[in-house]
Amino acid sequence: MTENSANTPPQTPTQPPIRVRIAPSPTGDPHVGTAYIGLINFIYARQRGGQFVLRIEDTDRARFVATSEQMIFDALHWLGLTWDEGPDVGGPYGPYRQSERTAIYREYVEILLKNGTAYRAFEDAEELEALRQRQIAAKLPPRYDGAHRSLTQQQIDAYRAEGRPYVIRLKVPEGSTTFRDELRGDITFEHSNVDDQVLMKSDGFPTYHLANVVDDYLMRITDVIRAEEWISSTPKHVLLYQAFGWPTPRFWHMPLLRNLDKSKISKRKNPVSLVYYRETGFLPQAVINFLGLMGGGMPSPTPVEVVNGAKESEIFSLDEMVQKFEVPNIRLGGPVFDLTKLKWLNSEYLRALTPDAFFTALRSTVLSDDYLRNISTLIQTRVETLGQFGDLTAFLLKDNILPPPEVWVPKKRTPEETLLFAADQLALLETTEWTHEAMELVLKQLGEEKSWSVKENFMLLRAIVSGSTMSPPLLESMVVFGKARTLDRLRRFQDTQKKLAHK
RNA sequence: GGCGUUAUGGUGUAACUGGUUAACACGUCGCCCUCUCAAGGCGAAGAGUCCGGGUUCGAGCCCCGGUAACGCUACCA
Repeated sequence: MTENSANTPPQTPTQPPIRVRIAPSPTGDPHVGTAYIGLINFIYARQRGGQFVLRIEDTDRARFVATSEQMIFDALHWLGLTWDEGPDVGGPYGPYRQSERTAIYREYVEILLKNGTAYRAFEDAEELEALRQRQIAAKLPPRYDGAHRSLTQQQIDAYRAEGRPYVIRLKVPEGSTTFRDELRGDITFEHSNVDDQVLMKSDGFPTYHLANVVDDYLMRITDVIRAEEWISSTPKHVLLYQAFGWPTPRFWHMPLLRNLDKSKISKRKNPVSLVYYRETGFLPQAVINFLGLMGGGMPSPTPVEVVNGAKESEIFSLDEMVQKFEVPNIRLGGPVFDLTKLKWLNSEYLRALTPDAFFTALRSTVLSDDYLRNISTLIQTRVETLGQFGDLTAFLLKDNILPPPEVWVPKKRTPEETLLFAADQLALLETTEWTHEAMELVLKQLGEEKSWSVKENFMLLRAIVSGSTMSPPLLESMVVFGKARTLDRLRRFQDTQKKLAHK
């Protein structure tokens, strides 16, 4: 370890200043879950005069999306959340982007290697997969078998001389780990159920677990407020703090936002992109208000308020949340992210706007100059009079499109195979760069693979996106309409057809 | 399968330290208002608090045992 002024423990006998953080991964569109956890952290920090840190966890090179980081900043700002330290605003504990901290992780993992709490493992992905398959076949829990836990120095040197890639794993000792969850109390895990977690991947990047613990320590985070899905990996984190000889922060695990069927919120069943909410015309005040309703936390209205204006008790601003929200009062049951209620809230905010503000809201979102300009270029050569604008562009202005089967099922296809193909299109477009050229290429490839003619292929997509077999150029329209809204439309189509099929 | 977490109307929440008939909001339905649709007003249905035991004069709140749902179980976060 080199000299590092940030090396003092985050918790000294005199209460250190509260510091919290969110650590989103730039792997796609900014997620409502990120906003939810961000909101809770923001409130917690603001209430206690603490600092709120934004850290970008971009250690997964495979899933990295270059445009994602800026979208995260924009979406959180849109909601009114601000942070004291982060990649964009700097701060005393930077860098705040994990990809810029790899030297730090290497340095720290070296400490673990030296003190015997971590070790090199030379198996490659195939070997591990084979091991996993054997364990599953034998009905054993799939787990790393610790084969390389105690390689001799000679073996290690030999492997390294060959240039064989390796990962660094945490050496989980015998026993058990108990940690306190501030919302639930003590939680204990037997170490027999804790895997020798990979800390450093063979590409030299840390895994979440290592980077997270090292950064939280170096950034002097006092309270880790994150989603419930992290509970099972918390013992690994605690073990890491111990391996380094560092005190642990407080842990608060927030309930997971859910779909209507109670599963963890997902794009299949709900719009989860904050971009979607912005583009389809939700007001940020409504979205943040709705998020504040999730999991309780706001005080219940007094009887007087109930009599005089019960509604008021569910409508509150970010500032009011900072004043009244109590993080420790959070309910633990996973709240359903119910669009119906969000829409009601949004309508309340919309109605409360002055006519002028309402018009401005409209003109800055679904009828913005930029949007209208982009649309207009699509139809200029296709209209006889300007009055036909609406006829040709309605599908780009509407919230919902529901094409009938005679429109979306090609003549020589069955509804079943068409639906299947549409699902393939959707899956493909989800991971495709949102440009005309990129989409055209992958769609045509898909068509060839599945023996769908270009005409059938694009006509189907056109039907789903525009609700008609006639439209301005499809891919250009999709680009203008935007990835978030287009994909949501495709997903809603799948969803609707599935529901119809089950009836 | 293993481990962990959670559980109040369809949904979000409420119910002081156990204390009357489990409250509020969204949604749904009906009525009123109204050129329509919303909004607004009035009203209704909808849970006996996951299930089974126990403690207690009294349990949604405490204890024990189940069940279900969800999460984790990657060189993803």
